[in-house]
Amino acid sequence: MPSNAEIARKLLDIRTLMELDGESFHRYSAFERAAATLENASPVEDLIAAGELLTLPGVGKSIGAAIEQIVATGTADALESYFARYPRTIFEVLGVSGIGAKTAGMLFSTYGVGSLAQLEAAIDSGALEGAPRLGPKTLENWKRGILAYKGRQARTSLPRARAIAREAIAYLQAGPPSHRLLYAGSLRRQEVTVGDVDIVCTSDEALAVTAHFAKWDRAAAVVAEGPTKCSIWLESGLQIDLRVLPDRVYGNLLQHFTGSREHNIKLREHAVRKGLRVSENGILNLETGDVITCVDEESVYEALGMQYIPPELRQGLDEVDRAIGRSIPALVERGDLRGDFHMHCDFSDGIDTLDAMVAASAALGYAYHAMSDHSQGRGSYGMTIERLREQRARIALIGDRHGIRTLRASEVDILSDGSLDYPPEVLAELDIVIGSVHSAYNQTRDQMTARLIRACENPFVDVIGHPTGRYVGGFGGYEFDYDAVFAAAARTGTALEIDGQAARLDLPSPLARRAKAAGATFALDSDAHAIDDLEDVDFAVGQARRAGIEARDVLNALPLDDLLARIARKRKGTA
DNA sequence: GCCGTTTTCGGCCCGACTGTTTTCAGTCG
Repeated sequence: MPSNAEIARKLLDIRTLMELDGESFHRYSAFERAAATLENASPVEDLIAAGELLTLPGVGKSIGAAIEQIVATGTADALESYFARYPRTIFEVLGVSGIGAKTAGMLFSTYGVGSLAQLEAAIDSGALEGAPRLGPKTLENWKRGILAYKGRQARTSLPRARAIAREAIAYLQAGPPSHRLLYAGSLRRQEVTVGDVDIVCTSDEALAVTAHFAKWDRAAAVVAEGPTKCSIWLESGLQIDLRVLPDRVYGNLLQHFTGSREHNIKLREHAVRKGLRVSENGILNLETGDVITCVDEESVYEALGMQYIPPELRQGLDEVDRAIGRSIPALVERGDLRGDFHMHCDFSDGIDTLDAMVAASAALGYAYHAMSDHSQGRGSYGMTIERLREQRARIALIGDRHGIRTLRASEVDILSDGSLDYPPEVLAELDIVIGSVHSAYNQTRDQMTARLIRACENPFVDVIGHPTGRYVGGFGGYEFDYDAVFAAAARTGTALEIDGQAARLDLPSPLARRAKAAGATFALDSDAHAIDDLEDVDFAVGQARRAGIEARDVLNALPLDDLLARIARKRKGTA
């Protein structure tokens, strides 16, 4: 079963080939919009089963049929008919920065260039010299683009992108005077991975700022440099776009460059209906010619007659309509969290000591945290029952020395039949239990569904850890009936974890959104294996916000007494 | 191709930068 991302990829391929083939802008753009929608939507498989596919914005009869074809056969008629006329390697040519559909179409029809190798050969042989609109600078840029394409890396993880953005901002702060500096784009929206880094800046000396940025020694190449913007490539191939405008339009600028593209299109379509034109330069009243400039983002949304939309929700789904109807939820914030349930120390596979993890958790201002090392089935690093009891004694010794309550816990394996890796009498010694799947990923969908439901029904299981098992950019997760398990979690009062490890980010936000609709609750955890990882809970909060989750949906936003009472209720079967 | 609080037809977000041009098409975000 292809994932949403794989289906979206194919829709984008169709879109690209349509443009190459001379289709009209609005026809191929429809595929682009549908692809973007899929990225943040529930799994297509579930949507089809529920008859909800055509409720997705931008998915009508034609694209809906193409999606169903891709799900059933792995491809679509439209795609195959294009591949009969264009080589699949033409996407390599289109991947070169500076070459778009018009140029790639011309290169193929006029020069027979349909692959990266053919493009290189054509440039080197001089075959392209003298072609209309192809000067020496363009060919030089293409050569550079080919090198970049070959060395290009996959999308960048959130923590890495954030670190690079902070580094760039620090460099800019040391340069010509600026007022505001903030990263925007997919990083600010907390997308799971980041394609490029966008930084917005306000300054009265924009030209000096962009020039300063172009001279950064980490810039391997300057892709574009003008009076208000500058784009560079790092050695890794990561692109950083900087935009500089006056302070009075900071709100407009930040809104524009936070995107997403689809969100901005929906926002601007709404504005056009009200006679307004929205851009990074302000909001133009088309009738009077007046321009409204906004010093903050809140004013932008207010000027358009809608509620403020937090960056994480700007996905181009239904958020603009909800903001007009004033039904944007108050999203959970990091400050709402009173504890972290999921962390490891050197009693299992963590790096730091128990004492160090307790102190570091206390330093983050939590009222409580759970020390949840692995259960015995994790082989060499899992805790035997004796070791678990030793840890429990150690926790008692530490006591409340650091001003934080350490809950006795474990991340207990959910075995292949849905039972747990410790017997009930051992589980009863713990304050809180996370049940996680760490084995037998290749069970059938029905087996895995039954396994997870049985775990939810276990009175000792309070949280299902990293519920899908997916790895960002890698393993897609074991297969199970999401809706059935979410319903079981809601019915039994078992929280679903949103794991903040950058490699996991699990539940994925589209699924978390679906789980919330089913009435489930959530645990936002770091899954830290070292002191420094405790801050990864930020990413769990980000994913939760992308799913529209509020503080009242979150187990570790409860005061300690309420939390313990709730755990006790589930154990007594009165949840 | 999609969509609807003027519409089932006729629209569809907005602007910066580049290279090659004598005014703009193509690319990008």
